[in-house]
Amino acid sequence: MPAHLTLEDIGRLAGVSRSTVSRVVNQQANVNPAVRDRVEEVIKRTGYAPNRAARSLVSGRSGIIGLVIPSRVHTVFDDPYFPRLIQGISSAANETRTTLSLFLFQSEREEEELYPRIITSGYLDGLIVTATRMADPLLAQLSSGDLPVVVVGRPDVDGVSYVDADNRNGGALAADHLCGLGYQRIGLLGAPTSTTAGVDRTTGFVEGLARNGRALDPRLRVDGDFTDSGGYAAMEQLIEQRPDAVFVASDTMAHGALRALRGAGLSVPDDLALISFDGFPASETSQPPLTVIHQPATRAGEEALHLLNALIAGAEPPLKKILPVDLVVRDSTEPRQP
Amino acid sequence: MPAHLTLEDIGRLAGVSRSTVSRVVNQQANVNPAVRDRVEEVIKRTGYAPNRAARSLVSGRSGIIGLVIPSRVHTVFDDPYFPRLIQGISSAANETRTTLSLFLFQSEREEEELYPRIITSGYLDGLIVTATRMADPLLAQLSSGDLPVVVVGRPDVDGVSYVDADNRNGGALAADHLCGLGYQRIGLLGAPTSTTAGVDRTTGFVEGLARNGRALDPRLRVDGDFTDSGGYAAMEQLIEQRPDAVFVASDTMAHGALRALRGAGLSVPDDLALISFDGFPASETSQPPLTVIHQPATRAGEEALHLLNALIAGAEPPLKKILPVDLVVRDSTEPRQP
DNA sequence: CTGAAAGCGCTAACAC
DNA sequence: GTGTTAGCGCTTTCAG
Repeated sequence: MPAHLTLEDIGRLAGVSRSTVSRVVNQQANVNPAVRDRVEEVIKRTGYAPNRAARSLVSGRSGIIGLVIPSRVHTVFDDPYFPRLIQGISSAANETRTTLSLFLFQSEREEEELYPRIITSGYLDGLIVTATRMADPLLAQLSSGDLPVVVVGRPDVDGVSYVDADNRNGGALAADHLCGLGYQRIGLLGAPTSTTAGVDRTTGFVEGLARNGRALDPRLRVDGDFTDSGGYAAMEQLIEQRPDAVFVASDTMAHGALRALRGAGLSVPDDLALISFDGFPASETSQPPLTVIHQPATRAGEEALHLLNALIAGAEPPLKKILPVDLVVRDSTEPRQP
Repeated sequence: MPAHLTLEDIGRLAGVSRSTVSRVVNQQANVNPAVRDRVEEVIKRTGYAPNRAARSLVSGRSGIIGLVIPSRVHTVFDDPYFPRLIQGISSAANETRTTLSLFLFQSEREEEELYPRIITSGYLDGLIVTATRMADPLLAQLSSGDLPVVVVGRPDVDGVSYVDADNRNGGALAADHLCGLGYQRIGLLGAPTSTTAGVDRTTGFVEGLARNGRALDPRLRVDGDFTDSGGYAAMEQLIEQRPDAVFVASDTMAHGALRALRGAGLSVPDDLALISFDGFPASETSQPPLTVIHQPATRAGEEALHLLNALIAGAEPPLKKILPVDLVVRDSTEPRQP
């Protein structure tokens, strides 16, 4: 058995030319059924598979898309968000026979060195970029090229395609929930305002308070950095101000916050109510189970790939998709005794 | 600016032939320094990057390796192990200018359909396969081909290259620790024996008990399935037998076990001591912080890529690497009062 | 319906 | 040192 069968080989074995074999491999119409069967038999028997490099050279398409996760999300995998996102992208990729390449940058240096070659080497049909920050330099580099791109999370510039959860509405829903339950000293453990997600969740939360006739007391707001320990530290600060309810802008920070509360001997929701954002499985088994604004991270991944495929097929950017979030009430909030 | 610059274009711009350009791009020696400079200037100015498909067609190498995570680890990302492994592989790949493609199978169907084309389509230089089970059919399919492969975790067949943590020694260390502290009714919340990791950790643990003059009481052993809820369920069973210390074969299961203990009103380590396997960050912030056998998951990923690169470069399989584990004592175990 | 032929961008002899 | 040439395996006109 040769290292690599070619169209020519199959053709010889089936007594036809390479063109005909190519036609049956690519499921084209104009082939005599009898010939087709014969060729297919040979293909099956020999286990022939077309050489992707050759195909890609002539077609200009690789069937590969890239997923870029920048260095600043180094702790990337300590937040369940990214794994879920990847799972969504991967699942949609499998369905559309697309191969997913992962570019996980672990430092600024890697990012600066690798990113340019990724976008120019021309073996990617498109790119999904996550976790862009405000004024992201990566995005800037991209816009100059002609590589189809979709960003996960709202970018702060126009003209680029993206999919995002409805962070703003999520923040508002959290405010509604807390206000509706009768909490009075409502605080915010925010996500970093260097991210659009952070900005949007906070904006929505403030708007939600406003439509309930409330305002956010600046002393009751501390921002975290999306990490568990950041949530811990922020909550330690917050409790000095004695809030009776807090909206924590991510599950991971909420788990840190919970530890801080436990450490301070405060009980949830009796001493302090908590509502979180994300709603990943761990929020259900925490102590107590958390009331959350749930966002569909896996679905965001799927949608991102679908948008990208559309772009690759020729759709005009920007394509946009905002995914709904919803309130899931569990034990960390409860009607406030008057 | 054309969609895609070619060697020919650069040659024309620099007043040389495409071969010369190729030589400077590939850093070959026989080029007049002056010419080299001129060509390099043009390349920089135009932002030329070689077409990978063309390169790969002629060289037979793609510079892409695949990482396969089978369907049965569907919950893959609820265990911090895989993210860390991926991070290690990715980091080593970035260093060696290798591109990492991710194949996350979410169902048996996807696996059966995609796997054959992955290994035959010839656009991968090599493959890293994780989480193989006993008698893994994926492995069987692989051994027939000539694609370099390294498995993460000890496979149950000979002749295949792999990297693994020293699970057996880890189990033994756990036993030593518990025995040394004076615990009497020592139990095991094991990993599934359908995995070599499960088998090895259990074997090592039993051997460790033996060298301390102990045996594992079968009633004090319940196996979990590597999940949080599995750990919860298994611990619920175990506590009926009143062990005074338990070796839990993974962090994730340990967290489930901890919830079960809390639910039963038992305190750790007073009522029951716990030692876990993995030692990921969450084991440090749990209540109480867990004594663990730590395994270097990120490093396993790096080593896997290095072995694979060696194989691709022509090394003779099987290549093997066993990574050391070590005991980290925290609060979930303590000297037993006699 | 099928074959012959050209060419995708690159590398690697082989000449000069 | 540098240019010319012949493919790598495939798709795609273009004839027949």
